[in-house]
Formats: sequence, C-alpha cells, structure tokens
Amino acid sequence: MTEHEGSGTRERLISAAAELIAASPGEDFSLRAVCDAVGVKMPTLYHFFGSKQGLIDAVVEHGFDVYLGQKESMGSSGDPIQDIRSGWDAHVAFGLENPGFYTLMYGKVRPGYSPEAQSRPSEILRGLTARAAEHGRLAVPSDQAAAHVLVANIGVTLRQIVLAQPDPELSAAVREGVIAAITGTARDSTDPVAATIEIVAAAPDVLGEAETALLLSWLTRLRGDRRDEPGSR
Amino acid sequence: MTEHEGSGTRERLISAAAELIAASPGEDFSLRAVCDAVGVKMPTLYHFFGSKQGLIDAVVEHGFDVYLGQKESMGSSGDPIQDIRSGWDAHVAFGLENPGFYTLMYGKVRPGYSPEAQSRPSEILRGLTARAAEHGRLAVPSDQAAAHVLVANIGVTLRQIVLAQPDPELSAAVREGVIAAITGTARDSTDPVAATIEIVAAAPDVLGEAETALLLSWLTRLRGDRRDEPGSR
DNA sequence: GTATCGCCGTATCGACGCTACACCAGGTAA
DNA sequence: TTACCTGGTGTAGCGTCGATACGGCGATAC
Repeated sequence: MTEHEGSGTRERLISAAAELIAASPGEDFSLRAVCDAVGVKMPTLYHFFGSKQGLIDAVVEHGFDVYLGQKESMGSSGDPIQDIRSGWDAHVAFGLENPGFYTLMYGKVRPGYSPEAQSRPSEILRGLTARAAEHGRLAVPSDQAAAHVLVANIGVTLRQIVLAQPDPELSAAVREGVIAAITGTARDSTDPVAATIEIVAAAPDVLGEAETALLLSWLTRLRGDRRDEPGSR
Repeated sequence: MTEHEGSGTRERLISAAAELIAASPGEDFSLRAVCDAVGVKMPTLYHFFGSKQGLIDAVVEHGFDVYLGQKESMGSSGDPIQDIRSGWDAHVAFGLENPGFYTLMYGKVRPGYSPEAQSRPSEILRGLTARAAEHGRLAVPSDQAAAHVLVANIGVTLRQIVLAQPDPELSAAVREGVIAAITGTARDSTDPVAATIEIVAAAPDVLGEAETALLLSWLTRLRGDRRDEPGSR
C-alpha cells in the first residue's frame, strides 16, 4: 500500500498525491503537501503535470492501472455471465477499498469530460457482454447490457461510499436484478398471476383506468387465494 | 429562474449561491462572488452561515425543497408500482435539469455525512414501497426494495450527469429491471430453457465444473435449435 | 569549451476561506 | 433624554491556496 514503485520524481509525486487522497477521501488536497511529502518545490510539480488537474488525471490513470491490474489477474471462469458477476463484485470491492480514487474516477463532474481513462474498464465489460451475446445469453443488445451493468455497478458502489456503509446484500440484490434484466430471465419462481398483475398495472391505458383497477383487484385477490392456501397445494 | 423569492439577505445569499452553482455545475464557487452578487460583504455571509459548508448545506436544503415541491405536486396514480415509475422519472429529470444541485445532494462525499436532508425523499420512496408491500406487489422486504430503487435511480442519474449525455432508453431499461427485481417478475417472455441456463450457470458448484459446462453446451444448443427454427446458421 | 536541454529553487502574484474589530441602526429601560 | 444592549454590516487583514516569472544547476552533444 505504501510502496513507491519507481524512484522517478514524477512517480513519487503521483504516489504521494495518491496517499494524500486515500488518507482523506472526498477532501481536497494541497499541492504543497504533495511537494513537501516528496521533498520538492512546486515548480517541479508544475513541470511534470502543468496544473493540479494534470496531477489528478495522472493519479486517476494510476488508479485505473491498479484496478485493471488486480482485475486482469482474476482470469475468466469460462461463463461470461459469471464473469460479469465477479467483475461486478471486484468493482464494488475496489471502490470500497479506495473511496478516494473511486470518487475521482467515477464521481467527478467535468465540463470537458475525460472518458479516455474510463474507457478501458468499460471496454473490458463490453468484451464480457459481447461474449455473452455470442453465446446467446443476452436478451438485449450487447452495448446496452454493458451500459446497464456499468451504471448500476457505479451507482451501488458510489452510494455505499457516500453513505460510508457497505451493504453486500444490496449489492448482490441489484447485481442479480441487473443480470436478470439483461438475460431476460427471472431468478425466483415466477408467479404467472403476479407477472400478469405487473403487465396490466404497467399499461393502464389499454383497458382504461377504471377497468384496470377492477381487473387488478380481481387478480390481487386471486393471487392472495392461491398463496394463502397452505394445505390445498 | 432569476427570481429571488424572499427579500431577506439570507434568502438572497442562498439564491445567489444557487445560481452560481447552477451556472457552472461541478465547479467550485467563490464566496466573494456570492457576496458581490447580493451586494454584501463577507462577514454578513458568515454571520448567517458560519462557513462555506454552512452555505452549501443551506443551498442543498433549498434544492431538496424545490425537488420535493415539484414532486408532491405530482400526486398519486393509485398504483404504487406506477408511482415508483413516475417517481423514478421525476428523479432523473430533476437531476438532469439541476446537475449542480444534484451532485451536491447525492454525489458529495462527506466524512461526517449529513443524511437528514436526504432522508426526506427516501422517506417518500419508502412510503411507496411500503404501500406496494401492503398490496402484496413486492417479492422482497419493503425497505430493501426502497434501497434498491434509490441506489439504481441515483446511479442512472449521476452517470448521465457525469457523461453529460442523457439516455432515456438506459434509464427506462434500468428502471424496469429494478421493478422486475423487486416485484419478482420478468417483463419479457421468459424462455424456460434460457431461465434454466442461467440457473445452472449461476451455481457451477452443484454439478461440478465439467458437468456444468457440458450441460450448458447442451442447453445452449437446445435453445439455439428452438430459436433458429427455419435453418441453422 | 560552450551551447543546449531537462530539472529544480527563489520569490511573488492574485484569489481564496476566514476572522478580529469597530460601527451603527433599533428597541428597551431608567 | 440618556444609557445600554443586540444584531446586521463594513474595513482591514490573516494564512493558504494554485499558478508563474526567472534564474541556476548539471549533464549531454558537438
């Protein structure tokens, strides 16, 4: 964690900035503190990075390198959907372990966005969904599935960071919900009456408001009867 | 848009700060600029808010007031799941219209978190999922469903903001995926073979790796035959 | 030897968040 | 009227921040 790999001044500046960011996630950091930690004055820092944003960009790229490094070492399980699962969990784990990096990578709003760094992980995810599509496992286009997974994955991770409260159960629930959505399958036993209820409720214009409400009440009572019969089943 | 409702100095300071934030989303703003816009010096601002964070908190609370105001004026459709849908869309729309506010409200990492402001909208959502649970529409506990919806909703909104690229299709896809997850239903026609594939692939430990792979290949070919009825590739 | 270039320090700039202090309304009590 | 108190406001200044102009140093190239 505290290693400084590479003894170049540039690398030491990046490492020092990374440690400062990791030490106080979400907080701003001072360029002078970075310079002091390395034993260098500010013009040196500006010689390498040009601006504070330049340093941050370099740190973010470093963060992506670390992330991708520990992600590539994970290998494939053979099943693309399973790979998406483990990729999801690795994504969340990295975010919770490096909240400072993560918020910089995925939480920062930049007028002139810089997606070239983010493109690498999303490219990996696109590769996974593309492979899943080749195997006929997806119910939606590959790119759409990748975007769906990515946005939900980022949302779960960012939320856990801002609340400072990990919630593996929630992460797993959202993950399985997303996978069910892109594969077009339902994990749990699907009650056909429940499915019908949702279909009817989602399109109240077809039958009209009153008829929809009436039909819904009937269906709800029907499902209740079927569920509440312990012995008759 | 440029209205200053309330002529008190405090309200005018909040409005000025809100306009500056809205003018440059994601950017930092200067307290001196706020004071200049109101025609007041800094000690006055500090008299009311104590610190910059105090001003930001007041602005965020103001943002939540605006958000909840335009949300409460929406009313209920009668169906709790439909209400969750429209609440989702209103949430996304507010975020895209007020990216500066939104990132402050949901994107900021604070060591000592301040969830008391965020608690109001999530309380509304909890009310919706509780009502859905009363109607027997949920397949998961009410609180878990609310957390699931909220985290995905924030994720979709924040992602569209940071990418500066609205994607209603993605928002709708994630929304329906989430609703399907919490209601335990699948929207699309569920191919039983596809469902079986996902069940088997999700639990490779039951049969062992080799047997699982073999079974998967058979199931995949079976589904392929059923799908590609007219001719095989 | 000297000229060029990469790296780095000295000194300084303007803008920032923040604060000590004095001022001046206005209301209250004597 | 006079005295006092309280709350909003201005003047002036603190320390720190990001950023920059300028010059010095050593090493390599010719």
